[in-house]
Amino acid sequence: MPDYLRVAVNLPQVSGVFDYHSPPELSGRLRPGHLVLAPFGGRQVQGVVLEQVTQPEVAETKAIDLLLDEDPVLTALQLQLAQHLAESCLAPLAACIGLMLPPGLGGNPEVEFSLSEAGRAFSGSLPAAQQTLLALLRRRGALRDGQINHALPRRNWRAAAAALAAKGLLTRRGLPPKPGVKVKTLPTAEFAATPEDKKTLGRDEATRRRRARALEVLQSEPGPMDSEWLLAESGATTADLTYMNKRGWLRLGSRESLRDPLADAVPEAGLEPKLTPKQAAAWDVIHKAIAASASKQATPFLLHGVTGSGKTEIYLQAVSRVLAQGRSAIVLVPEISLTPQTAGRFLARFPGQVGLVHSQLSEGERYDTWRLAREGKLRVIVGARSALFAPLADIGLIVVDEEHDESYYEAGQLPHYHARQAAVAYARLAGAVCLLGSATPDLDSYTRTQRSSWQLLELPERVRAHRGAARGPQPEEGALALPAVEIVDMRGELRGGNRSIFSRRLQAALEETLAAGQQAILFLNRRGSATYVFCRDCGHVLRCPNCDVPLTQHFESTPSKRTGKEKHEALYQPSESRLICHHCNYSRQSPQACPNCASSQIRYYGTGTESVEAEVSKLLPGGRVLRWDRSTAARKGAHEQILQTFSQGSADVLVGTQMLAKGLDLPRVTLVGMVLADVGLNLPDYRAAERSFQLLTQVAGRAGRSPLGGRVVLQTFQPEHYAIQAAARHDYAAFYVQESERRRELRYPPFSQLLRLEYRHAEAQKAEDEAMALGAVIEGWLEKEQRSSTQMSGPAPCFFARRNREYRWHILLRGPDPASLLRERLPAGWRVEVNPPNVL
DNA sequence: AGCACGCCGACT
DNA sequence: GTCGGCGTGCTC
Repeated sequence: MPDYLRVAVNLPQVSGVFDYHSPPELSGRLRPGHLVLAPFGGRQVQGVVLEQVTQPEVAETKAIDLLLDEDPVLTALQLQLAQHLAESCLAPLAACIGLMLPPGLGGNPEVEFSLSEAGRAFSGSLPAAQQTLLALLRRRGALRDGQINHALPRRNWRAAAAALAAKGLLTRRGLPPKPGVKVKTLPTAEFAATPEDKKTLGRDEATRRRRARALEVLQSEPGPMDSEWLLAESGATTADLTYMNKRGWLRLGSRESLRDPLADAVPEAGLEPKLTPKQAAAWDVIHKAIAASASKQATPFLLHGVTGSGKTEIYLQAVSRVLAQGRSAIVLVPEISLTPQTAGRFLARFPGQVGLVHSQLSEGERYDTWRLAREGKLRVIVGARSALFAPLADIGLIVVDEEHDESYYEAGQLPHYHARQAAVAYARLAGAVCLLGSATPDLDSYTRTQRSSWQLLELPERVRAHRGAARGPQPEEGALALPAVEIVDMRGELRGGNRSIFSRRLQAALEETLAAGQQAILFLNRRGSATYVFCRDCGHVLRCPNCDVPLTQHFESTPSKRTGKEKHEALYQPSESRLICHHCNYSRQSPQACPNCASSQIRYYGTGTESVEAEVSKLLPGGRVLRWDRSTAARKGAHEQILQTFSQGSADVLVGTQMLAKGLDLPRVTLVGMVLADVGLNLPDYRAAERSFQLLTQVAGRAGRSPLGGRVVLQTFQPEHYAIQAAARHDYAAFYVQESERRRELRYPPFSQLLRLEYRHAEAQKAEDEAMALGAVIEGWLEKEQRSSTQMSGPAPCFFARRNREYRWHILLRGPDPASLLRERLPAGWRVEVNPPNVL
């Protein structure tokens, strides 16, 4: 009696699981987590064994072809996590398993095509495409699909291959994946002997000097060193090394490439910095939870600490404690903050035990990390989102730093999961302590500390970190104060006759800062500018009467001859445009006058953002201005270069966008100017206020990271807005109270579940038709199942209505459990997101 | 994802 | 009349 196995086929788009039986040679050997090759449809694919089943779901099962790796590629806990993700994200299980497979194992197996006997002998006539393929295979023999792609570029040869196969002229064979990605090695050199006679080192003086120098460098090393290093240090050439190797003065070798440059560094034993009293209080709770975690499941901790309050030190000590228990740890950080400094702190504290996972790793390096983690040789994984899926055994701690960061959400490919939520779920499955940290926690996380069992730990004070980093006299010792924030009401500037994008206050502050030899940052929020309509006299923003999101300006397009200038203010009066709601598709004409104060100064606002740099230069003729945005930072490595230039003091003013909010540590910055704080506030999104608050608070935190102190000037047309007020006072609690009240009223997360359905199509009409059709279907379901507490908004065009040449429409569902409405009947071709962090 | 089966326009 | 376009549907 064969054993039956349930297999998740490793094709991300295939939902569902399939039952196979094991072939005699594998009988009894297949376990959950094993990676296998199995027949599927007409071909062979990889799959992961989920479980053994006694009764297959279908009468006829096929046999598994091959076991690809004796060791399971997924731990039992990973399988559980994948299952959890699939259910909670409404995503195919295979896609969730795919997250955890290393590259090189995740790909499709290659297929080899060859002509059959009949194919080689065939002499009749065929369609052109089949003829071409037949001729190719005759000429070159059996070919892999990659080779055929290369020989017949941009040709639809697969259909022809299928036709030939159907006629019996061609045979196909799946090739097992390559036996693992090769482990990368680096050449090394080691000192062996001193030449008896210096003369034998080389013919001419220069060569002798080079070679002697290389030996000198090697001799001072205790063991082998990387050849690359040696060459750089000594000025020798590879030819020199080969020569000296032959003479027996040094030994060439190689070592496994490890990504940890500090693997052999001496640990800073006993040098764990002393904690401040506030840190110690938080640490007391955390280390007790870690100590007890073997027997008692801890609830997640939310470490709410202002920028610079020393959260990283607590993470480090927690990791250290968990390692001492013999368990392992995962530390998630936003991709952008995985800088050498952050990584370095972990690498230095736990040398040889840390694996880094980030987007710049090559496939081979990624595979190395995965392999070492599975073998238990790495005990700490530090990395972005996907680091959560490293195959560590016995996980005792999962840290999510900057847990509010939106890069934790995967919006691109399936599954659309949130790494923070996945981390919480994984920690629960693993019996691990989950530690989330942020200066501006996600409203959802904070709410859980208030209304459910999560524990809030506060670090309200900054740790002084930059003594001596700044020039000039330094204030007294003590905790660093957060910078003072001045709100400038731009309505008043306009009335006062100042039409510049800089208020008089900001102009003066810039001049003072530069005069004092200090640095300034100017922050501008580009996302969604020039789309909302507001009154320049009273600041009133037009909102949807149904959804309370800002209405967005759309011009009645008369596409003829106005190309390039369609959106230019001068060509259009407000009356020519309509305002629409991107949640429910409500639309109205643009008003001539402000409904609040009857002013006629109501229109959209578009700061020519590139002009900020020019404006600064005009204002401060001697100032050196550096721009940091997508266009100047497009090149690889440009981020670091720009930052380095700036932090070295080679520029006075840094002008930049969102990127500035991410954990930068620029001690000499004493002024932060926010050109227009309300832009992000008026995006048609339920989390617009929250995101703005986080952004403004984080950017303000860039100022005053040294004893020189700092000030923040925040320009806005809506100075009363609670998000702006709270950000200006660094007052998270006040923001939380107001924002959660609003979310509750409007029934947005965390007070309901939000489900978003998005449809894309190259033709505008098709996209709209499909959206309308599904809208009607869902309406029917809601009515039939009497889901009166589930509410549908839309269909409506998305805020970014056209992306990648495709038109986008969406439908929003809010309710206690909208996912259950869709679970067994996901609409084909639609992208489904459960509680996405934005609905733009 | 592939690859089938299945119905409508331009060609030997 | 066929070849072949890509619209749904299945793969244990």
